[in-house]
Amino acid sequence: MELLNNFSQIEIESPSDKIIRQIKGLISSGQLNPGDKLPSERKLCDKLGVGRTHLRDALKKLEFYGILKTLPQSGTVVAGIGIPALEGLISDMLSLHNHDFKSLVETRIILESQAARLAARNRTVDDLIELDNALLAHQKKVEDDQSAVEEDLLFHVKIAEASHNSVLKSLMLIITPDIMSYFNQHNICSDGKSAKAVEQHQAVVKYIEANDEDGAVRAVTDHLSDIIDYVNGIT
Amino acid sequence: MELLNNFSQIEIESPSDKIIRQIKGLISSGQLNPGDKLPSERKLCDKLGVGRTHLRDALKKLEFYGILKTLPQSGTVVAGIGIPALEGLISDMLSLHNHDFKSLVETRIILESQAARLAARNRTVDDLIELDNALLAHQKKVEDDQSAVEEDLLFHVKIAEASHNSVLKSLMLIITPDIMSYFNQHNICSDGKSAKAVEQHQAVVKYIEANDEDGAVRAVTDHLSDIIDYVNGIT
DNA sequence: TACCATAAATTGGTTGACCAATTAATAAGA
DNA sequence: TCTTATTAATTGGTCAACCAATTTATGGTA
Repeated sequence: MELLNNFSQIEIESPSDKIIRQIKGLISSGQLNPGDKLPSERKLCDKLGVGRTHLRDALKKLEFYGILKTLPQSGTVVAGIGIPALEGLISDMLSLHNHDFKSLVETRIILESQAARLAARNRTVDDLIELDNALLAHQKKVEDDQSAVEEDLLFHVKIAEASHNSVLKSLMLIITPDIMSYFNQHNICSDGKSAKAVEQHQAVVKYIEANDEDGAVRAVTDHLSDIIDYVNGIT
Repeated sequence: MELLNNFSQIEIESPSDKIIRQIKGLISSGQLNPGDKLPSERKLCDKLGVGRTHLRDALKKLEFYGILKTLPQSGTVVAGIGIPALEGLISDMLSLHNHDFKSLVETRIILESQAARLAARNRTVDDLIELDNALLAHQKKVEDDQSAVEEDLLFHVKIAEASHNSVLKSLMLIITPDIMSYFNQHNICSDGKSAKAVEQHQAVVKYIEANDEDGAVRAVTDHLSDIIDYVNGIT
């Protein structure tokens, strides 16, 4: 079955991504500048040789990333962030969700440990109750020998909520699916570690409750050290 | 002109966001479960009482966030991340790009300081050259008394690149437009600080060059301390 | 000439019909 | 009865026409 490893994921570039790449070209060649109003959608389709639906998809993506701003019944303008940064942002958004696992885990640890720090600083009594509930739910599943990845994940989300930093929570949620899909693809289920995980979770909560910022960071780092080791192993 | 301050931004929920909210309702009420195949797009539009275009927009967004997976000519399935996490993710993605400024800045500092740490650890000689170039470009603009926000930003991007962590760079780029739009809206241009900024940038590069991780973190934190103070002031 | 009301053209937004691929159902053959 | 072609229905993907709001052009009036 080792033959399967000789095949790699086929790169399929969606039509809208192709268009984004072309628009990037228009910017590089100076035909499009920050602050400019784009040509009308119809003229652009014509010029790029694609359907309006696809062009619209591309524009929507670019707007989501803050690169464009669409004014209803009026036109679409390029945000004033300057060409070099603009190009960087575009090439970057094309490769989002296609990150290497090491970067993903490294970043996850950064986000989670700092979330724990903020949680230790800002947590309310309500947050502690929520954390305890998540902890108990996780513990119960583990004791019943059921799959607890869901409850595990939810505990980490609760920490992010206790940090009272909405951006940090959002970013964590953004990278979570990527990490999980990698886990599923490579069957890194980390069985048998569940009981240990529960203990480590308890430690994290303890430090957050005591407002011990450095302790919380340390506890989270310890908890995730297994994954760190794994990542460093594959490099 | 103070009258203007009595008006707040009108909340406009896009059609696709409304649909996402409805789909969230379907999940909450148990009509949709992880692993399920969704009803066909046509039946869904009919049930939700919306056009297919809007429904498709919503599905595309949900797919971007890893909540759904669309199989061409076959169907759309709900990712197996479990209902509670799913709900959290959905409500969170609806409020993306609508974050409070304090969380944004707090997170930016976390990302940039840790990026600097990794840069100090992983930087190559090429990275140092790139950093120097960005530094000189910034310096030149400042000496000519021209607007240098673009070059300033670009310098920070170069640090992210020197960290050799693609995820960290992506996340930084994601929140950057939000921060900049807030800066523009509230006219926080921080004039006159440019010369100081150049010096601080030089310090950061020095620590990165010397592989001094803690020093790099400290230098970045110092550099951004002005914004920290501002944020703590408005709380 | 300057101004304003009106009409034509252009804009992004939306809709419904159409396409090819897939799946399910059906009918023919062993 | 089971297997296998063949057909019909359903799927997501795509396209072209249409809509209302906006902008621009036009022509008439002071």
